[in-house]
Amino acid sequence: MSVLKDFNRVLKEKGYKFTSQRQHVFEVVVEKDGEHLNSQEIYELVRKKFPEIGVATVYRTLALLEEMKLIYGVDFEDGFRRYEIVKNEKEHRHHHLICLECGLINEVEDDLLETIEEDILKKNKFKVINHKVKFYGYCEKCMLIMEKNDKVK
Amino acid sequence: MSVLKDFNRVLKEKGYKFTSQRQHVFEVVVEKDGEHLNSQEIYELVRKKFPEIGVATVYRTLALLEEMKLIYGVDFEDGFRRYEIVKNEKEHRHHHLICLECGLINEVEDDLLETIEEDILKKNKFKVINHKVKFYGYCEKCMLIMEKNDKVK
DNA sequence: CTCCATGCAAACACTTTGCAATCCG
DNA sequence: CGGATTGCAAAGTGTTTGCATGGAG
Repeated sequence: MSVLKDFNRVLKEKGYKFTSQRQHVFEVVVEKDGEHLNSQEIYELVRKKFPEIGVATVYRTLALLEEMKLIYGVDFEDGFRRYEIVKNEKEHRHHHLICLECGLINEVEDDLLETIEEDILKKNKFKVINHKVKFYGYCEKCMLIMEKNDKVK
Repeated sequence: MSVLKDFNRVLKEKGYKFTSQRQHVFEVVVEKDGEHLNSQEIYELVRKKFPEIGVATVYRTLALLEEMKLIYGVDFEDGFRRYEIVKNEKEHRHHHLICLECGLINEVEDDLLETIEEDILKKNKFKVINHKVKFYGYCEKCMLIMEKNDKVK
């Protein structure tokens, strides 16, 4: 698994130590990629494999991984910090679709924003480095349910 | 001030009572629009005019105002919930430019996202109702400072 | 053997809640 | 008057920190 090698390499590069705790935390985030786990969920999952681990270590490790640019945090305004793996610069910049009905979070490819970013540079003199885009609305399933309910009424 | 009348009207419509506390909280948010105040900052400002107010009331009022769609919350991932007034559907949907260097937050008009939202409906069968877009980068001032520093080095 | 990393519990910061007193309508 | 609203303090929540112990290099 090349991701794990990367992890080990970056760890050494930065002079950090390799520990089972760090490995387990990282592995859980890798395994559950796309599920947008929050710190508590990650803690619970790691605990299954490594029961001695403490919450503090999980928080510290997640901060470390984020600093190492191996993962990054997303905020869906539900009170939790959630994490995703950084795969590459292109993948990093995807959008999130958040269903207002069931809370489902999906990802979509990022595109078409380049023109907007060029406009911003020209009009606002602001150099965009990254962006976070969230679309709120209704997923297919919930839309169908809502249509059905409308008919009944 | 028509905004305040609106406030009073919506309050009555929903069967809520008019109180000085609510008025003061609302006034502060209106007066400081564009400053993206968080709950604590709002609490401090209201306290200057109305020292007896409690934190709980401020939180409860902000939640009420949000429910009444007079204000809405934004999250800049700094650990605080921040508030803006809702002026109208169009103004509501603006983007935020967040400077990675100095933390300055600016607003830009929202445009060009319609096409992306249409694409999302077609490709992902997801009906977009609202969106939140944040651009991270460098503001003019910080860009200039950074350029200068580069030259010195 | 030397620090860095960990586990634990206590501390934090922001927010919510329970409840008696208060005040709008 | 009666129920909604408030202030206060206590309780919650997610996260961070201090410190002695433990383990990687």
